[in-house]
Order: sequence, then structure tokens, then C-alpha cells
Amino acid sequence: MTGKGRVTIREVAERAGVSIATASRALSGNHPVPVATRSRVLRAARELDYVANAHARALVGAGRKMVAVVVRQVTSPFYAQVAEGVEAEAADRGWLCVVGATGGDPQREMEFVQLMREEGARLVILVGGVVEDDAYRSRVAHYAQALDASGARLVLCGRPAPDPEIPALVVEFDNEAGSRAVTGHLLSAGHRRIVFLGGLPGNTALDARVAGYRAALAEHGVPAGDARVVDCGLGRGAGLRAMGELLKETREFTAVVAGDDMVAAGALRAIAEAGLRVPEDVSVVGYNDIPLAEDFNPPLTTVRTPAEELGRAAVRIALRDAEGGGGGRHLLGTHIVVRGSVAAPGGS
Amino acid sequence: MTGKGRVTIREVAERAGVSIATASRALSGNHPVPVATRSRVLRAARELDYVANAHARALVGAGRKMVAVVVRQVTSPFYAQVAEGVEAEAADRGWLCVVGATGGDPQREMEFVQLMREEGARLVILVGGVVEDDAYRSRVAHYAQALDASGARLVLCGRPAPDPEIPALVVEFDNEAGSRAVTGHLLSAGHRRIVFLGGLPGNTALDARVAGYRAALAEHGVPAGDARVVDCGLGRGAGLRAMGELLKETREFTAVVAGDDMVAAGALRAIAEAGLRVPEDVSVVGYNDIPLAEDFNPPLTTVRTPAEELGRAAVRIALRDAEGGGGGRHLLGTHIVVRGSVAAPGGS
DNA sequence: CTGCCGACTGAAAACGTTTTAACTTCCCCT
DNA sequence: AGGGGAAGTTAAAACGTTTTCAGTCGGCAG
Repeated sequence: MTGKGRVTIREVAERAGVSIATASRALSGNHPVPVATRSRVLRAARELDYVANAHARALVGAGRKMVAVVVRQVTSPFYAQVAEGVEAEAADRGWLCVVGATGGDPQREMEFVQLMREEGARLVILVGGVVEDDAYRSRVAHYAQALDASGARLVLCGRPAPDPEIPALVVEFDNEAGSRAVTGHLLSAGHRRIVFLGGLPGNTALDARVAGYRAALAEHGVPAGDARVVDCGLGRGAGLRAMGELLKETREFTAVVAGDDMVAAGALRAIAEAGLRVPEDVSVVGYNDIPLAEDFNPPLTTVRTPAEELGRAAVRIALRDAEGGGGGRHLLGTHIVVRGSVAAPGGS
Repeated sequence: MTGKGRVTIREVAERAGVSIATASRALSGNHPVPVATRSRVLRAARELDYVANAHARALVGAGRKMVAVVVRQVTSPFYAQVAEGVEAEAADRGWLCVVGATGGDPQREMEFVQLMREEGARLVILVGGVVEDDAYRSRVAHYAQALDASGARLVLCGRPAPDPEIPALVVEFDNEAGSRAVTGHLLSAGHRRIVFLGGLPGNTALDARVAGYRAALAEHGVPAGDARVVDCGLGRGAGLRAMGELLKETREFTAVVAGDDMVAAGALRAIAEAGLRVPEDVSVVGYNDIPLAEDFNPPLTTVRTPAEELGRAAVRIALRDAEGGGGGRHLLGTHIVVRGSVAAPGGS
């Protein structure tokens, strides 16, 4: 039953009584072949359960249609949605999608990009905010230049291009606008003492959200000195810990803007553990509107960032501009989703 | 700046003043090469920013170290965790991991497996319960036979092998035991009228959980007639809808066993919307212990299925048994995680 | 009848690497 | 001094496709 190795096109050709060249043409459809010959070849291929060797094909042809998406971790709901968007858009076009996880380690990111170069990926999408230091800039410059040299494209989602001249495309959400809007929502409800929980200095995405938060405060006439940013970074654990500590230190605030929904999840938990109620005692808003945000306790008011659409857009724009080469920056809009975690300040 | 095509090993060899063969050996390290020559080649490669062409390498060599993991959707927290486990274990060994999403469509599953055969994946992991009909059996038999013929391995996670003779490895959780345990937990708390929400007849994973549920009832002397299984399938939306309808029809139950945590999330929401409290009026348990289960309202008592470990185990076992060929079935254990969604029946 | 064009086909080159087999050197042993 | 390796190196074959180039054949216009 199991022929030793894989069936090759040679055996198909033999069985169909044609040359390798004709078999190839019939199978790949690159060149017209009389229908009789063609069906004979196809039947032979079916009978032998022939599958073409993608490596051989990629070696001689124009390479393989493959897109790579690189995220910190697949289990983050936001990244998962982005990856799903990329996967879906790629599948729609018959492209293969590879996802890599770095765990936030630049070393693994470099290894993975290297691997993708070897594999001949034509599109590499790096997702997620990052601290923009010199190491980052030179790393990305190298990716962009190297990928460009072999005709591939680099897309940065939620992280900046180190230099506008660099052949990388940037597709991201307008973090500052989203954060300004949701902070404005709290301010409009009457809050004045609002904490931003989850800053990550140097991380461009979080810095933009902090900037939006400060801008909203300024717009509503809150003194800049009343702003308070807790730089605890992202993740549920970080939010839980930082919120717990903050509550031990002070209760001089009525609302919390979380860096993202996972931080908000931790914060909600910490607030409950401290014996306070949301939203009666403290209002909380998140960022990203992950799928389970409406199952939090209470359901979370947050900013909807259509993550899947971000992934799709990255692929779509990169492939559309494929000829254009070069860079460019595309901003995607966001909007507030109002649920039960916000009330007017001043108790029940 | 952009040299036209990719740098090949020929140019590296030329610059280092050696033959292609020597360059290849120095770079791949398959054959000892004097340190002087070796460093000369490596330097040339570094200077030219050479990356090997994985296609050419795979074409002549033993193929590429690549594992493919196929799930319904990446955004399901459970599948994401499994995929992360596979990715991590693969990365640890320097293998490439490709994830495919089928959306539950057998057609897309077949296409993806076909693609993986073309790409030369050496390990294909199919994840997730499935209805075991004739179409499924013949599909999987074909995968197994075809992959085996080209020296690749097939692993089934949470779905059955159609035939013990078939060269496929099964790695899964003991769904029946887990479900029996968590249902037993409710029974021990005093519940007698317990609904199973989220059956999916024909789906082997869910059927096993239903069987565990019934077994637990029988063990505790609850008449079989008091069992009630709502076949609404999985997903938050399904749970929300089905629970809402059930509550309109009857309130003759004190506890709910959900098919998985997402169904539980929907159920919790529906119960709250009906004006009931969890756990005072209704107790709820889930399945899988997804990362956000403790942020539900209330925190969810559920069965912890170490999903990442499932992914890791699939890779580990498959690679360890690589020589052994053939099949085999491995069961992974689970345990209950007690949180706040269960109380004794009979109101606050 | 001759010449030409088009449709179809096949032999062979090419893709970039690894590996085999053969060829040098050079050293050591007798 | 001659022979036997070992160590280092290289030319060439091989991997499975696609594509180019050249060929064969039949038909049709002149």
C-alpha cells in the first residue's frame, strides 16, 4: 500500500504515456494542452494520489505564496484575532500563512524572520507595540532591507517604522484617538480623578494611549498634575498586582483607564478583592474589546479595535501596493463600546 | 542597496575562495571542515547577508522540519493554547510550525492537509472534536495513509482514529472522566436537577462529556430520566441563546454543566439577564479553564485541561515514537478548579 | 507539389542546495 | 624510499519541478 517515497511527476507522466514536460503543463495549467491528453494526465495523477513537491516548484518558479505573521503570543486574544485576520485573507487568496510567536524576545524575532527569509516568505507581518530603541531600529531596518532585496514585503502593525525612507508598510490603529475618546467618556460622566493603569514607557502603542489620556484630560480642563500613570505593563497579572498596590496606597480616584482589556480584567479582580464595587465605587474602561470583555464582571466598557480587520488590512494593503514598493502609513479607526463598567462618580 | 535576487551559496563560495561543496559543508556543519576555512566561509556569508534557500535544501536533503497544526479557529482560547503548545515544542527543537484554520469545514481541512503534503510537513496535528461519520472516517484514513507513505506522521487530538490499524497517533484528554468529576462536584454539593448545556450529537468530545455527565448522575442515584441534555453546540452565542430559551421553558433545575467555558460564558449572561443569580439560584460549571474563566461573573468552576501541554505532548510523543510508526492512544488527565460559580442548591 | 504556419510534444537546461565519489596532498610507518 | 591512510578539497550527480527551445506532424494557401 505504501510506495516507498513520494510519487513524482515522472511516474504520473509514465502512467499517462506522456513526457514529464507535458504532464507538468497539464497539471499546472500554465500552458494549454489538448483536453484528451490533459484528462489522461489528471486521471493518472488522481490514481497515484500525486501531490506536487512544493519545494521543487518554488525552486524553479516564482517562489511560494506565503505570508508570515509574527506575534508575541498566540494566546493573547487580541493577537489571535489579528492572526486570524491574516490567515483568513491569505487563505482567500490561496496563500499559506505561517504564524510565529516570539514571547517578546527580540532574539526569537530575529531568528524567525531569518527562517522566513530562508523559506521564501513574500510577506512578513510584525504585530504588536514595542519599545523603540536603537536595537529595534537597526533590527527593523535590517529586516526591511533584506526582505526588500529578495522581493518580499515587510508590514509593521502597531509598531513604528524607524525611518520613513525604509521599505516597510505601517498599518495600525489610531491609539491616541481611541484613548482620548474613552477617557473623554469618563470625563463626560463627571470623573476628574482618573488613573491610567498599564503604561509601558518606550512602548509606542502604550505611549500613544497615555498621550491620548493626557490630551483628553487637558481638553476637559483637568490640571496636568492630576494625571496619574501607573507603568505596570500589560497582562492580567500585571493589572491585578498594580491595582492591588495602588488601592493600598490611595483611593483618591474614581475611574481607571486600563492599557488593555487584560489589564482591565486584573484590575476588576483587584478592585473586587479590595471590597469595592464597579462601577459604583470605581469606573473602569479597557482597550481592544476582546471577545470575552462583555463577560467580565461587570461587562467592560472599552474601545473596539477591529483586530481581525487589522490583519486582513495588512495583507490586503501590502498585496495591493506590492508594485509600489516603499512604505506608507495606514491608520484604522476605532470606537467606544459602552457596557456596564462606567457610572457617574460619587457612589451608588 | 538592493542586490537584484537572493545571494546564493555560489557567491559565498567565490568570495571565500573555496568550492561550493566546501562552502555548503562549512555552513551546514554536516561534515567537519578545518576551522580556518570554516571561519572564512562564515565571514563571507555574514558579509553578504547570505540565507540558505530552504527549498533547495529540502529538495535534496531529508526534507524540512515542519509541523502543521490544524484547528477550527485560532481565536478560540482553547485551540490557541493547544497551538501555542505545539509552536513552543516545535520551536524548542528548531522546527517550523504552521497553523491552519478550517472554520470547521472539512473541505478546507482537506485542502490544508493537501497543502501540507506539498510543503513536506513531517508532522500534521489535527485538533478538536468532530462528528465521526463515514466521510470523516474515509477522510482521515486517506490522510493517514498518504502521510505515512511519505514518511510523515498524523496526530489526532481530541478526535478518534477511525480504525486502530491506521497509522495515526491519538493524544487527548479523558473527556468522560473530567465531565464525570465536575458533575460529581455538583452532585456532592447537593444538586439533583442538573442540565447539560452544549451537546453536539456525533461529536466525539462532547459525546464523551455527556456520557461522563450521565455516569455521574447514575453513580449518585439520580434517575436517568432526570438527565437533561440541551444540544446547542459550542460557542458563547449558542450558550447564550440556548440558556435563554431553556429558562423561558422551565426553571426546574439548580445547576448547569456547560459543554465548555465559552458556552458557560453565554449561559452566565443569559441567567443574569433572566434576573437570576449565580450561584445562589443556579450553579454553573464549565470545561477547559480558559485563561479568562476566573474573570467571569462569578469566577467559573471548571475542569482544567492543560491545553498547552496537550499541544506539547502531541509533538513530543509523535517525535519520540517517530520510528515506532503505527498508532497508539495517549490520555491526558484533567482536574477540577473550584471557583465561585457553585453553591448548594436551594437559594441564598 | 511545395512551403509555411500552427498546434502539440519532448529533450534538456535551470533553480540552489547536499552528498557521493574521486582526487590531491601530506604525514607517518615500515 | 615506498606505500597506506587520513585530511582536505572539488567536480559532478541528484533532488522534482517549470520553462525554453527545438522538433514533429498535419493542414492549408499558393
